[in-house]
Amino acid sequence: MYRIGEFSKITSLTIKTLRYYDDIELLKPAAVDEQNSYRLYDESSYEKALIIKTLKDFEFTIQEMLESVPGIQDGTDLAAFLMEKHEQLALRVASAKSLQRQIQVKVETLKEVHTMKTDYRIEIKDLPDIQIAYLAYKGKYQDVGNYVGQLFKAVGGNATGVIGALYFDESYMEDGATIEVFIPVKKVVEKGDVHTKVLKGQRCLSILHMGPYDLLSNAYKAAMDYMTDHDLKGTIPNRELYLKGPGMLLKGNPAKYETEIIIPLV
Amino acid sequence: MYRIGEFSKITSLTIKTLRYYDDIELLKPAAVDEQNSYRLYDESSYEKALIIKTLKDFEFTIQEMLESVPGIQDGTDLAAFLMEKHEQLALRVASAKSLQRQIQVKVETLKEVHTMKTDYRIEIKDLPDIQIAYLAYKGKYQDVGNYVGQLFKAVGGNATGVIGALYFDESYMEDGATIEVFIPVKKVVEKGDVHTKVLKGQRCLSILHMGPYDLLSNAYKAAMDYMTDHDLKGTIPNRELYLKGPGMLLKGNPAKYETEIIIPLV
DNA sequence: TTGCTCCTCACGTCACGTGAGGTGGC
DNA sequence: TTGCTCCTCACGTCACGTGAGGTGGC
Repeated sequence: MYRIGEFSKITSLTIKTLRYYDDIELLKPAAVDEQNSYRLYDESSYEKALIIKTLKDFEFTIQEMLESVPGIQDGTDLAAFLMEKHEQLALRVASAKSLQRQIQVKVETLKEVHTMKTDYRIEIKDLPDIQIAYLAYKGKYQDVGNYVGQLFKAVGGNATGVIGALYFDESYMEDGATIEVFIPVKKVVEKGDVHTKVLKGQRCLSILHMGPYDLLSNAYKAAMDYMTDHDLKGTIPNRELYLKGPGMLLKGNPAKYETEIIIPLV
Repeated sequence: MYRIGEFSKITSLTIKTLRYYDDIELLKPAAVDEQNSYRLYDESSYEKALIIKTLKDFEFTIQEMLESVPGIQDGTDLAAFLMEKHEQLALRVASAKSLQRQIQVKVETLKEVHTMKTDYRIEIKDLPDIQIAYLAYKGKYQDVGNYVGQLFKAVGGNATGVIGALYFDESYMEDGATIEVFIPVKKVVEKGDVHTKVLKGQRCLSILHMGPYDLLSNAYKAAMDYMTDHDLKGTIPNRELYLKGPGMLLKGNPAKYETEIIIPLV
């Protein structure tokens, strides 16, 4: 039997870490001295600790270890979990590279930003009822693109306008926003998560944004300033219509994107 | 002036985030209503918030923002900080890929593990005094390799043995361990952080480990078991001698590495 | 007895999110 | 007045590290 200090040295896990793993029941000592509460570890603790140390070195989270460790009986089990982490790491690589690419794009647009007009055309329109096929989800604003393909597939040749999205939240949310991606259709479409309904016509404020999506907030600000100046009050859900946007395969030039924002007025 | 809810919408920062940024003085509102303590933001808050939102999207930490935001006056300033993050992301990519490679190596050795003997030769030796050139650092055990080149350069042709390391901590530490990388020398070397001293001879336990470094803990366990069985007590600093290890350019086959662990006895 | 090794709290970290409970102005 | 928008605590998160204060056995 090893006391915690000895066990720490042979497993390369700190004493604090071992006590923590005891707490969360990831690695219990084989016994606890009744006199002085010393933790006592044995050979089987050692085998388990080596596995845990390996997983920890490869940045498994505690939750992942709690889930995987009990199922690891031999080297092939361990290897299987390691290969899963290997795949996760591929995602990590991809997302870091994606951020790098976005930075490059942003840096390019920063160079051109002097030529960018933040001059918006704002109109008040009475919109008619329109029939739309829509797909609801909860998530991030930027995820709209992920649902577009699904929606297109469901409506087939029935589309009569461009893709848009409805935003239902009173306030801005990082995540978990309630969103419906939609497209106007000439007849009812019901397929999987895609349903059809009528968007009621209403008096609305409309503003046209030309340029990349990360500058959309400028348009929202212009709309809000306009409403304050003209004593108007907006409500939800507001719409975005993607008049010109990225294609299915290629992104094109974000500087040429056109987006119409429509805010219903009370 | 915008109230926090409006400002949240036009900046795409949640209300909670804005309150937090106020707290930590990253983004103070332009004014606070004396009656009801409402935060009020203005145009200049908006400019600053857009910058902060951009940095946040690219995963700048709060500390990085606190440091960079006050210095960002125009697009070129922002672009410069973004390019710095771009480089950081390259490191992130590299470290994820490195982990992937290590996993592959580990999975390979797991396949061969059945043929691996954990049969150790243990000896008690009376070691003589030796003169060593050494380089002290505080950090991780695995960082030894980073200092080897520096040490080699300093000693030139005066080396009379293999590289080793001295470990001074009573207990295992993840980080901040006190370590000296050393090599025996025939004459005094004093160059930069490299100094010379005499390692006092002493009665020691010696154990030879053959195989990759991540299995070294097996050897430590064998040593500790042996000491327990023979009523011996080890002390610090213990030594590792890298009899056969990776080269400067290529790692070679870790299965063939040979490491001697030397633990002084009290 | 002193020193050693261990013990159990309690708090801090990072960047907010999630409530709870409450207040001013239309 | 009710509902709206805002306010300030206080707690939780992740995986431990950093003390503080204290105990049994050589």
